[in-house]
Amino acid sequence: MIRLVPGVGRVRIGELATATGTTARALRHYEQAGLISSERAANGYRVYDETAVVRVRNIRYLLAAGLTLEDVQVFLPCLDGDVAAAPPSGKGLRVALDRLAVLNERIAAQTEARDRLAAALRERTGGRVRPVA
Amino acid sequence: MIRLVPGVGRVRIGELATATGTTARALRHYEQAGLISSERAANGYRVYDETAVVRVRNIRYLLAAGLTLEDVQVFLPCLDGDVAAAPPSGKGLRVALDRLAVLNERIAAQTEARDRLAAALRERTGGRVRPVA
DNA sequence: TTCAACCCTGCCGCCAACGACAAGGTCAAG
DNA sequence: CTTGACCTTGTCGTTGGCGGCAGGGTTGAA
Repeated sequence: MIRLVPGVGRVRIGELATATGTTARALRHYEQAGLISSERAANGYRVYDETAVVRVRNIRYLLAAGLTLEDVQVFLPCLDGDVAAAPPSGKGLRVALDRLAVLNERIAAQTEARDRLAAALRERTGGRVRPVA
Repeated sequence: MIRLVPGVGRVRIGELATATGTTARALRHYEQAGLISSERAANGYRVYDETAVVRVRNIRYLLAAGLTLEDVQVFLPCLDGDVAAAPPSGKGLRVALDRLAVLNERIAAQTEARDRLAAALRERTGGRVRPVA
C-alpha cells in the first residue's frame, strides 16, 4: 500500500459507506475477509485513506457481477494502482488467470442455457416472439 | 402431466438419483420445492415415471448454469415435452421472458467484468495499471 | 431369522454476504 | 451535562441448495 504521508482523506466508516453506496456493516465484513484494511484513530474508530473509495467501488462492482469475496481477493492486487507492489508476481497472476478461465466457463454455461431457454420459449410461442437482444 | 397408462418406468428415488447424477436428498428437495412430483407405492416409497429422468436432468442443467430453483420452476413448463399442456399461457410465458431478460443482464454484467479484469491482467503483464471502476 | 440395502420423515449444519440487533464508548452541540 | 449521532465488538438471523444424521419401516437374499 505504500503511503508516504500519513494520509489525506482521513475518513470514517460511515462516510466511506455512503461514498461507496454500501453500509458500515459490509465494510467491516470486507475488512474481516481481508479485502480492505484500516488504521485506527486514538478512540478506536476505523480510519480510511482516500484510496479506499476506489478499492471498495471495485469490490462492489465485482460482487455485483457475481464474483465471490474470494474471487475479488484474487483480483484486487491487479486493480489497485499499487504500481510499486510485487513485480507481476507470477504466482498470484497465474491464480488470477485461472479464476478468469473459470469466469469464462461460467459465462459460457449461462449463455448456452439462456440460448436453449430462448429457443424453447420461441418454440412454445410458435416462433413469433421477439428475439432476446 | 397427462399419463394415460399407469406408468412404465416405475422407478424409486435411489435409482432416479443415480440415473440423473444427483442424490435422493436433492430429489426430495426438488419435490418439496415443487419442481418434481411423485406417486407413492403402498409402502410409502416415492415412485417416478420415466419422464422424471429428463425433467431432473433439465433441472440439473439449469442449476449448473447458475439458475435458482425458483428460476427453474418458471422455465420447466416450457421444457417438458408437455405439448398438451396449457396453451402458451400468456402469463407464465411473460414471467419466463422476464426472467430471460434478467439472465441476459446478468450475463452482460459478468462479461463486462471479465473483460475489464482481463484487460487489467494484460496491463499487469505488459504495461501500466489502471483501476477498473 | 437376520442381515444389508433400501426407503421414510424430521431436523440441525454449512457457506456466503451480509442485516439486525445488543450493550457499550466517544464526541460536538446545545 | 445531556443529548444524539456517531463508532466499537459480538452474536444471532436469513436465503439457497443441499449434506448428514437420527430414528424408524420394508424387503429380498442368505
